[in-house]
Amino acid sequence: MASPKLLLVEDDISLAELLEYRFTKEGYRVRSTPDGDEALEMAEEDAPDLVILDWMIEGTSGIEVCRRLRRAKGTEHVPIIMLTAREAEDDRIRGLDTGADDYITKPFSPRELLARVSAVLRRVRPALAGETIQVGDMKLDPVAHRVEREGKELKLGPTEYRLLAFFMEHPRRVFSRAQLLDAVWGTGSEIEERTVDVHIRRLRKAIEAGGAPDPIRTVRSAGYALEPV
Amino acid sequence: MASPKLLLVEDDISLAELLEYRFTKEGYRVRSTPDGDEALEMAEEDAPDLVILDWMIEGTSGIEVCRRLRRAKGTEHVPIIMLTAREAEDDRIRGLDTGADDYITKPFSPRELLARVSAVLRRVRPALAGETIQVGDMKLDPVAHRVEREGKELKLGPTEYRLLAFFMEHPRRVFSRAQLLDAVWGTGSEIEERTVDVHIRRLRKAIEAGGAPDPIRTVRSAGYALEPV
DNA sequence: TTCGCCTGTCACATGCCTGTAACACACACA
DNA sequence: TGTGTGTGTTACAGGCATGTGACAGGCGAA
Repeated sequence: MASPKLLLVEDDISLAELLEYRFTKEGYRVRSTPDGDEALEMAEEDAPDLVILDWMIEGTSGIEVCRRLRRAKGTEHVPIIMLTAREAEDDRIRGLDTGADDYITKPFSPRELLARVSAVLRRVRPALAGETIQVGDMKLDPVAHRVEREGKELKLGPTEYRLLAFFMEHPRRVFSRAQLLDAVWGTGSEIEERTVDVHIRRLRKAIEAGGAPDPIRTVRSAGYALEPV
Repeated sequence: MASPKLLLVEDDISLAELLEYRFTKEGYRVRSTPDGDEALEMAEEDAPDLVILDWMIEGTSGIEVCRRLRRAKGTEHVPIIMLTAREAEDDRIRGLDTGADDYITKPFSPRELLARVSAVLRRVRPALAGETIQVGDMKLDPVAHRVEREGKELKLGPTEYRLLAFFMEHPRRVFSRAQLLDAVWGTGSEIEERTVDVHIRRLRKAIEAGGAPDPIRTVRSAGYALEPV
């Protein structure tokens, strides 16, 4: 979790290799392909946390890949950063319209792109960017994969951790069971909604272990929310 | 509640797809059809929060669809945004005359349309746009699913919440029991109108809990309205 | 392999919410 | 003041949403 999965779509091989090396060194897991269709397949089989997409690639164009990612189940909300060849204003606007979250015009330095990636991830998935999140008396360290409450580490199972991390990324906000299934179990999972209740129950039990109050609010006929305590 | 339901009526398939994923990405729930009659059916079975309607579609024309939506029960007040092909002044005027809330002339960028949709929704259904609503001394936060009065949280049941949210979206306006049933219970619900009275009573009780005055006005033989206090 | 942890589902308990009916009360009109 | 219509209020039975404990299967570690 603490090493975001990137998908790099770039047909300039030497640039791709450079970026791959650089990002890997920074702790990202990178998968790379020069081909649009292959990128879509890769994204489908294992949804990345962020896509870096060259506007001008052979075969299926960047903008088309962008569109299909947005339409495909499981990748609708994956942030996309576009690489555009020129400063053509058209391209910029069309790129963002198509659903890209940010763009960067060539030539750029790897460091610049690193900054963009980090910025976008921080905005969309703070925990993924390696930032610790604090909500009330709970502190989540995504790098160490730990959650503390009142200085004591919480003992959480994998699902409980993902569920709590998601809540902590969006405190106070009410999520329906369906939304939680999408976010925590992955889009398209065919799990009973009641299962969410059970995991909420387990999460509550784990969080309250030290006798602290229950920060999870049940909103009848709507869902659950995490309240800072 | 925080994801408005759109109905898109557009027979240019590629444009429809573009808009569909763009809006989906922004968190809207989109249903789409190229056919006017089908659009009417879809609107009837599950009333959308906003309709995006192409002026020139095959079969039943856009203007006719617009008229029928306005006449049909359950969709009288659903905002409509018209897509017009040319800048022909005629079209614009007739479109607005017919009951459209806004129009946009092709070609337009998805971003432009997004802005219009967001603007219209904010005007007509603020809570759906995720905005907190303030009416008098009451504040409603649709994301957190909470209502405060004088800083204290109100304890509301699900129906009371929906009822109050609806009132707060249209302060001062008088609604008949039938209108409230449509808006809060959903189109086609077969509930006794007197039931509304009971829920009004419950809502009043919950709102007045702190001893504050009753903001709900009874309009004899007409309905109820929420007055800012 | 065995063991232990994690997971998804079920069944049951519980408490809240809901729609309706019935009665009391207020208002308009004669 | 009487009458009828419309609204306020209460009580209640049933339904529905959620809480909770148990269980069997899966999976990985040892």
